[in-house]
Amino acid sequence: MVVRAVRGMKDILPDEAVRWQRLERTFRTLVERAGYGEVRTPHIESTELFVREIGEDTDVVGKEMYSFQRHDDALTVRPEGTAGAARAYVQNNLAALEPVSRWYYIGPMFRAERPAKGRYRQFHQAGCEVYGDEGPACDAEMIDLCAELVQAFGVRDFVVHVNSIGSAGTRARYRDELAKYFTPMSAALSEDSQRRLATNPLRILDSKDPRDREASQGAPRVTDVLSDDDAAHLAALRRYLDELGVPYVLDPRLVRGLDYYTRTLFELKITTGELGAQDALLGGGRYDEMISHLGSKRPVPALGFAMGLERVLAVTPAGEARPGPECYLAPMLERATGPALVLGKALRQRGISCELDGRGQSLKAMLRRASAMKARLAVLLGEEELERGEVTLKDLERHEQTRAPLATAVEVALAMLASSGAAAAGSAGSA
RNA sequence: GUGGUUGUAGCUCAGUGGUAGAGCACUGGAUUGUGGUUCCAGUGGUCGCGGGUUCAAGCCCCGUCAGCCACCCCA
Repeated sequence: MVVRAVRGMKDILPDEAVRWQRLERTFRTLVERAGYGEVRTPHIESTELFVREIGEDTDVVGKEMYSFQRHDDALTVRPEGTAGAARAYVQNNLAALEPVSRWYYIGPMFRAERPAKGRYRQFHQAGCEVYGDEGPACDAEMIDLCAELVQAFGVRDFVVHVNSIGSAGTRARYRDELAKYFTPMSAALSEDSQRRLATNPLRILDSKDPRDREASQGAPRVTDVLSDDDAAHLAALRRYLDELGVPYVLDPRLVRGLDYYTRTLFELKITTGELGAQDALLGGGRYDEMISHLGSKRPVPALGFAMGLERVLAVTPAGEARPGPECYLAPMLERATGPALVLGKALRQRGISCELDGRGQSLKAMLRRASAMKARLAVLLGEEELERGEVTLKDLERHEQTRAPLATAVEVALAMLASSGAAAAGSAGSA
């Protein structure tokens, strides 16, 4: 093998693609029912967009972006979907067109991290964004939607984590307080956290290092420093979640690594350990300042989440295999291939899926293949059939076959499919 | 980016420095034109790649690439 897929990126072949299609279809259905419309934004944006919105000191921007220079433009292949969607929202002046916009997207994202279980350099996210509604009901509804989504995919063992880091002023104040708290004990922290002390003290809180856990014990809690408004927002959100019956845990250590978040943060984690250290299936929160930050004349609150599709697929039952063709056309000699082609075309025009075996192999080999593909009907065209202007139609499930004139073969095939197909009609809802 | 671990047939894997293997899959036959089972046979290998040690390397050593796992971070 000379050329391989680049590290951390992989092919999704047809047998696996059916699972992706089912997942995406379910996502679209549920999310559209909740009022979201699809947005498709460019996969490449100016580097500045991500640097400004995600934050210069975050790992995503600092070391994980695929960035390149094209003539005078500094460009980046998107590492996440929120910044680009927000940019599109502002650029297209949606705030002037409608008070509230609900958007969703599905597509690939790119981060140059070291690959691991549930983590790839090209990965796929499906996410939603709401612009223009700052009320906590909106947050509660979105979190509920997230739980509904993963349940629809067949995920059972998960827990929703919720936190608030307050609006911009609160967040900065909390950050300073944490720095003040941790600085005197900096020697007792892990090496990573000593670095975090300077770049992002919030992150020390969700460190896995026992030294940091110990040191965090007496640290000030976000919930204690929230402004009255922020606290009321969180309290209302919690009340709504209770009314909706969404189980969740209030997790004061939930921080998240993107700088744009304000107030509500949430994450949905799998609890089975199937994903190793990458236990977050989906994460999101509020980013009430981004729209102004992007130059919008009027401030617009915003809220969003993104779900990792590879991760969801990794913890989701496989579902049904890719369906085989309804008809499998098996010409037994070269002279039969032309009529078989024509018959195949006629069948497809009547809506019957069919596949032609042009390999020139034995009938046995062709039937074996038809059977392996779970075709419903095999259409046999050999010497005898050709002489009489007929075909043999074989029902592979019932082990019955009949002869029919070529001219009526399509009708006979339709009738046979209709009579034998009832059992195979049900399709599973799970991805 | 750091550490660990694994790379042998399409897949899953055995292989103790001395002839490259099994099961599954695929193809053919037993069955001059019928799927499954069974039986028989066959195709398929730069042993990830590159160096080194040795009379001799899939096996030992070094490097490199890739997968996986953990850390960092995140979906």
